[in-house]
Amino acid sequence: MPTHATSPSRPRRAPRKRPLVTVSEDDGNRRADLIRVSARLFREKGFDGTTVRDIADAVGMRSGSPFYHFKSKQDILAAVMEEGLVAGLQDTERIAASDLPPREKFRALVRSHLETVLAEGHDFIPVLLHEWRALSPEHQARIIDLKDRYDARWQQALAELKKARLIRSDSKVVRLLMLGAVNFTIQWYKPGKGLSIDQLADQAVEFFLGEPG
Amino acid sequence: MPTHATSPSRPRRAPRKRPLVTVSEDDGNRRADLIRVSARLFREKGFDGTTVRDIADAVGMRSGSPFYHFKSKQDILAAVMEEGLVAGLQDTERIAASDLPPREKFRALVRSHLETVLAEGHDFIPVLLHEWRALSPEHQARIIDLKDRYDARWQQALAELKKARLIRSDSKVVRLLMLGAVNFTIQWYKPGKGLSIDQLADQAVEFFLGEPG
DNA sequence: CCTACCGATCGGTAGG
DNA sequence: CCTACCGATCGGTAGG
Repeated sequence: MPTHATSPSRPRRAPRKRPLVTVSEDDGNRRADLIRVSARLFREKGFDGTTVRDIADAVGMRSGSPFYHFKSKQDILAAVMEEGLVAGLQDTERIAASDLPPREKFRALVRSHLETVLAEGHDFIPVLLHEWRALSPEHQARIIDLKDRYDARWQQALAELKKARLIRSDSKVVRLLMLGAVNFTIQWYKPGKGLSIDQLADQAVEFFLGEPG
Repeated sequence: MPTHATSPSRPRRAPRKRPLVTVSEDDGNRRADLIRVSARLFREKGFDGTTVRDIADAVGMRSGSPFYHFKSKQDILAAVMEEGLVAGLQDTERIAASDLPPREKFRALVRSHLETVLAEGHDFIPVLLHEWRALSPEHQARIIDLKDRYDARWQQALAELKKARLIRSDSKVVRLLMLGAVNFTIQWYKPGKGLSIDQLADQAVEFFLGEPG
């Protein structure tokens, strides 16, 4: 049963959709808009499962227009990942530079990373984790630099924990297991159900380091 | 500069490729072959990044023929995931039923799960972890049953560890963090480089439970 | 940034 | 399981 009466006229264009994002008319933030909505779509449907038309629709452009801002779909993916890493690295370095005691500093790191990965609208790093494989090798190289700096900060934090005798080993494997446990939360954590992000951070730290004192 | 001289004849078919898998001529294992090579391809290129033609090529069929064995690409994905879960569940239940002491039983569980996820040719569970999102809701429901039984076994193992005072808490969050750390190894573990799977299992158990004794 | 379009490719099918 | 094919869709582009 057709929902609309169809007339035999020539193919009619679908009515122009209203943009789903509100932006001041004449600013240059269209690129940032594209990155943000692409992150959300890539996270929800995957890189290959998202079409350039999906992205264009979501920001209220025509299907060819994203290519005015990016020269390929791959470039959008790289921009999404870079955005997430730059922001995450900034947070991480701020915490690393603070003078919190070791356990508190570590807790702050875990909480910050959990927020980077779980908070509403924070789709950049989840896309990095999920769609790394879809990124071309040339783009990967650029992103790996940033990832290495991120990892180095964590390794540094573990060294401080070891010095304070809060962990037995600051081996690379321990770091990978910890970050794995934290990163994998994106597979099961449901915002607003059960633990808050803060509570989850506390439980994770307790699991990693044992009870305080 | 063209590599081949092109003649103005009608489009010529590419020479028939030799199958990449060897199977006895007339057995009914074509379905199993499809599942195995699909698992590998889905893992390498993702579900959306793998075409039915990729799959057909890899088993030496024509592009339409996989649909003689499966009614859709989605059905192949579901079969891959189910295969992995059934095998993993079998291993897990065998270990759970053994009379190993708690710490040894847990170590066996971790090692078994790491092998399920890291060993050569074990692509089924990695596909489950990576492509869950790509599976249709109807298929998901069937797979969730198996997943729940898997999780229940782990929760049971944690309860035994708690009873033996080897962990402080057998909360659901602890299970999720542990399994997350183990599952995330598929993102960084390189077979033949660094630790063996057995060594990794030992290190993980030591990290989760602390030093023995 | 839109219009109009293209070549390539995709999942799937009918008929044998 | 192959042959032959289809309608739909995709990333991307030329020209404005």
